[in-house]
Amino acid sequence: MPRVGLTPEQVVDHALTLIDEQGPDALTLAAVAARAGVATPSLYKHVRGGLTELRRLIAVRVTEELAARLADAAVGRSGDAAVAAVLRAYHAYATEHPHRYNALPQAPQPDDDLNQAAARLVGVIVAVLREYGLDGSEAIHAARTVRSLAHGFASLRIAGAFQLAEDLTTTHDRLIATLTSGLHTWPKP
Amino acid sequence: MPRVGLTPEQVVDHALTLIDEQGPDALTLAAVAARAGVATPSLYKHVRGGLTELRRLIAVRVTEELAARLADAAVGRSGDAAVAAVLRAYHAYATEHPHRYNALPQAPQPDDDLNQAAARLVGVIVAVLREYGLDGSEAIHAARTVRSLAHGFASLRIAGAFQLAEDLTTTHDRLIATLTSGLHTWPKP
DNA sequence: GCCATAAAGCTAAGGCTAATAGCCTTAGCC
DNA sequence: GGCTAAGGCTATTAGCCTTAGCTTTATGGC
Repeated sequence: MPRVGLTPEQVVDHALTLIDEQGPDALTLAAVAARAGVATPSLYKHVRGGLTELRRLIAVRVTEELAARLADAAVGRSGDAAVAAVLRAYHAYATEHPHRYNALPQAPQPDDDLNQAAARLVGVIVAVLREYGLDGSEAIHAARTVRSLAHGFASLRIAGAFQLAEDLTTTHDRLIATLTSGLHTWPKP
Repeated sequence: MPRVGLTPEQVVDHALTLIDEQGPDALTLAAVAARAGVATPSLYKHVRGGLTELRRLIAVRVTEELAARLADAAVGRSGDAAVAAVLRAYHAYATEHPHRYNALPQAPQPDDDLNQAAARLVGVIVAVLREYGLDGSEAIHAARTVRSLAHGFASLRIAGAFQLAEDLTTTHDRLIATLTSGLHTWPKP
């Protein structure tokens, strides 16, 4: 039995390509093991908690990827342009990797790792909101609003919930305009 | 073997209470069958497509329930108050039945039944938007925006994505204000 | 250079699931 | 009274996760 030299990161890599190709429901330890060239139980040597732990690791990885994309999009921009760029980057990621994005809610309850990755993502949004004069608690409320809009649109779009003929790019443009407009008139308490 | 007299609707009923109590992952034909007092394969007599079909029926039912709640909330109100009421009703439903709401994305690709239920839901939103001078394609874009915001917030909240201490009711208030403000300044093309 | 030990692989087995096939009984209609 | 169809059942297959326990490999200390 030649040693494959597997790492948890590589297991997640295999899992992600599997998800990209066949969707989150195709994520089975058997399939991941086959891809890694290893028997199914051997995976437990690297991913102790089995399938649940693997899903957790996937969620962390995807959240990190997404946060990085948002950060890239925000750099060098400000104000409405920055918000627009972040939202477009969010949507671009979800569109490029729909299955991967859909795998996100399959994670177990959030833990420290996931919260940390999510914090990075929120950090990007909060930074962009600073130019609207939003900070402290109000920035958190605003960031939650931004996240809700971004996630909701991506999620519904991937699920095929937008069935009518209207152009989705136009919807996204309007949605961004609505958001920036709302941010400008943010109800300062 | 006394005949139980099961109907597809009753099967969905059992499935929904099961989901409410133990979450969408606990939805197995075995568990539903036990609850219905019947052997697992017997369910196929009522729900031909097995688990996939059952999930489809659940999605339709939940979407119908949600649409009805939104319609109830909208009646007798207009303008910003109507939008606010619809969003609050949406969130209230998701909060009351988090597992049920979470079961929604488990549905297979949308079909006619589900589209029809979704159309009712969208119809309520479009009706409310009419008072903002929005109709035709622009109303569709706006309705998609409203849906994205409502779904995104509910979905992230249920998933436990909002970890910080800030009050979620305040977030929801701000979110609604942002939306109505954005709808007033909707970019007429 | 050798040996002990821990890591990383394996097989086997248990228990769960969906789904299909085929049989039996009941209910209702002609 | 008898036929048909619907609604039950058991048995079976195939696939999955997970644990237990064994074997091999690689590595670090002497």
